[in-house]
Amino acid sequence: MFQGASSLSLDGKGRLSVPTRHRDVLSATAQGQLTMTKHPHGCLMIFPRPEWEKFRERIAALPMEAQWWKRIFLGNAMDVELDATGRVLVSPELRAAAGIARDTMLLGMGNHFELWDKSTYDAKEAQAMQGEMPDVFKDFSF
Amino acid sequence: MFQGASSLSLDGKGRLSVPTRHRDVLSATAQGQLTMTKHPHGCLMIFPRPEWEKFRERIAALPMEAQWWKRIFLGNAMDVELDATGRVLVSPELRAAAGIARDTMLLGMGNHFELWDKSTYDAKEAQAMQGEMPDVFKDFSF
DNA sequence: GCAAAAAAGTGCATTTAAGTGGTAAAAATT
DNA sequence: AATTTTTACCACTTAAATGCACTTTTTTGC
Repeated sequence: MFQGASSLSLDGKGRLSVPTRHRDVLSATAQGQLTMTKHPHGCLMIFPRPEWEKFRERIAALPMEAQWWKRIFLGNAMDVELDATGRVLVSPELRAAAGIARDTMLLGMGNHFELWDKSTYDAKEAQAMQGEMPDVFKDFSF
Repeated sequence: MFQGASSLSLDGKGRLSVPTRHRDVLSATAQGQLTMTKHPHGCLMIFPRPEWEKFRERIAALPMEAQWWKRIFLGNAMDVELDATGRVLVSPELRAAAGIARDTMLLGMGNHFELWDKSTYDAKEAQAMQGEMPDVFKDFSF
């Protein structure tokens, strides 16, 4: 179960150093093998390989009218592997897609991660916070 | 049941020393394990682990259109543990999110805490006091 | 189609920043 | 005044960012 935000910066070659607190579980469950792809909200999704496989199955099973979603998710997926020092390369295409230059935010989202350009994330989050909270939170005593 | 405000200051490395009156109940109910996350109002929420689990369940169950709330609450959640002297590290990301530098206000809010940057809290509280009381209070007699 | 050049990718070493544990001083409480 | 609690500080460890050298792949021009 991944959770938590990490402010990380890519190196000159576009590599992301995965936070150590996530490395153990990634090597245990996926032998350090990940798959990254594009997310329509403007970020990248990063899966441990087994989780990606499950996700891919579901996407592949979608009907014809979801063809564009298949292109987005499957057509942009890249397999990557943690190197000896725990880094993964984010391809130029994916970096461009998410507007990532150097400063990023990595969010643990349960069974996968989201990788955001830092300023993009801040802007979109601020915007989202303006909106109404879903009812489920209303009856949770804050 | 947590209540009461504590004016606390983080140390140079961003650690919060939890007031002793809360430590007993935290070690009893959560073995000193806490989870902190972002709150849209501009503070941090701090849960004893079991309370966080309950909260997380509800968030995880939300539909696709609440994705941003998952990002805010889940994507920013950090597990922490009281150290031998009752301190917890507040991650740089969360400190930045709540504008916390050194002086903070910790509020007991029943089943969780809120951690505020002191000046932010003072400002927002003052502002709230200026405004009208919410309708729910109108037929409330002290 | 081949060679040269450029770009992208990889691995390693170094520097810098962050996290951890402990202790001493200061403040508040009893 | 003694004790407890909080804050500040220091030494040490670990993690992340940076820089550099080298390899591989892709692109380009001839």
